[in-house]
Amino acid sequence: MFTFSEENYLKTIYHLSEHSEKGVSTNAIAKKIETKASSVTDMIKKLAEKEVLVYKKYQGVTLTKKGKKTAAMIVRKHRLWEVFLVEKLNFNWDEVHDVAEQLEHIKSQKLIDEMDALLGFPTVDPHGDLIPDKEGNLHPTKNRLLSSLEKNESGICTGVDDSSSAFLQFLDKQGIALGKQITVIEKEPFDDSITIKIDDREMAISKKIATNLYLKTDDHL
Amino acid sequence: MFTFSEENYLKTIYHLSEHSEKGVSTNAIAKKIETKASSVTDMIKKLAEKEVLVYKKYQGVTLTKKGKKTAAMIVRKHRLWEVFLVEKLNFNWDEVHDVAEQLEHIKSQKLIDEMDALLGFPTVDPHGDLIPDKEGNLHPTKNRLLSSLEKNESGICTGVDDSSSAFLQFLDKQGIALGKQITVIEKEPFDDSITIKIDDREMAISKKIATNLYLKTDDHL
DNA sequence: AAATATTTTTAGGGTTGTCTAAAAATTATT
DNA sequence: AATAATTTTTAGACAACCCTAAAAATATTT
Ligand SMILES: [Mn+2]
Ligand SMILES: [Mn+2]
Ligand SMILES: [Mn+2]
Ligand SMILES: [Mn+2]
Repeated sequence: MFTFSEENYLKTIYHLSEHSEKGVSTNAIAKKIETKASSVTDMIKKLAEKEVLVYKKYQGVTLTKKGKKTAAMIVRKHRLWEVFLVEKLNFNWDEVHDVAEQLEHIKSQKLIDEMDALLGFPTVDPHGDLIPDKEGNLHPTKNRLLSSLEKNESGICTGVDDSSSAFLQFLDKQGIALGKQITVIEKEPFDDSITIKIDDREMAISKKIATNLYLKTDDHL
Repeated sequence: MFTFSEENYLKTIYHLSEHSEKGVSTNAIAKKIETKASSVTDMIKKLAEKEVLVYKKYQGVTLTKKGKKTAAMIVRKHRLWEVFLVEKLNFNWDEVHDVAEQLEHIKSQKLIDEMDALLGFPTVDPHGDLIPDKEGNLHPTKNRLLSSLEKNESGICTGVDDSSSAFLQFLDKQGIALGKQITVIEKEPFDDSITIKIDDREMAISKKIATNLYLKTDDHL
């Protein structure tokens, strides 16, 4: 079990590790956490003791596997709470962060699992940041046109290019909505039409539609 | 702003004050909070300093108006979170307390207001305890049979006496469900039937139904 | 009213997490 | 390579909150 302060350090180091390969410097941590370098040194010694990071004097720190997972779970909680606040409690995306900073420290596995389910297992938060899965892994997604998917690939409908109401109404009539899973069953080179499966129904989609519909796909890196 | 620890002391003293008129003793607080009497003395000195309670050496403590309201808001949050966990996240009523102990310390007025609205402004928690209102006041309610209400009184449907599935199905068909507000429009002495308003519809209710349906009413003591 | 038992406070100390100031190590500049 | 600048660590201290042991006040018995 970690204290709020320990969790904040872990999360910060996790974020700082994302965009650089080397160890994270004491000063970088101090800046992000708005504390003094000497306080950081104290804390990273304690965290090294707890084996969530590796620390060599003057060389910065690197998270261990355990540390990475612990940090990812805090980020997961933070982002799930942000989704909750926006989706269920009418918060704007720009007013959720401070509350999520508090909520991310609540300890209850059931709470976070149920929240995940209530929200429909979201993969991105209101700022577009990826939500780590239960194992702490990120699943990078790209928004791709339906027309760019190969046979047997699938994805979740995320948006449209042409947002004319005629097009949106057409999608609605076909039962194609944001969040629905679509699998490519067949691609027809003759007219570039595509057969898809949605809600266990199969249907043919014209080239025009397929080049206007965005899906997010799990690329698993 | 109060620390978690200060909030826990305030909440404990608030609860201990409910069932006795005199000042709350150091030992009583220590017992509830599972700490030592000497620690309690330290803390109540600090809280007296902050003017949330009155402390006279060896005489126990009494909450000030400010202290009472602060404590009531913590209890309000605790109980609203308990309702949320049961109603929205499939918790059982006996597994919500520990998580609520954590969640009650989250600071965000909007969070608690929106939560209140999402839950339909509940007045009791899953254990049947009253939820203080936004001003920190309690509104004692009694469960009363619909047949006992006077003309123009209203209440929220809380349960049934006869729980046979025939009766429940009848209620369902009439659109009478737990949580719905019912107002008595007219009482007919001739056959003891009652005209009620529910969801802006008026309907006649027979004596048999009216003596099997419990409502909770605001008695405002 | 004394003596005894209980409650409460004080005195002194420990841990966590923070700070400032000074020393040590590393990095950049000349 | 020597010097200067920067980063990092150490040393010592402080506030919040908790503890144990002893002293003081209050309550209960005799
Ligand atoms: Mn955020
Ligand atoms: Mn975010
Ligand atoms: Mn509770
Ligand atoms: Mn409760």
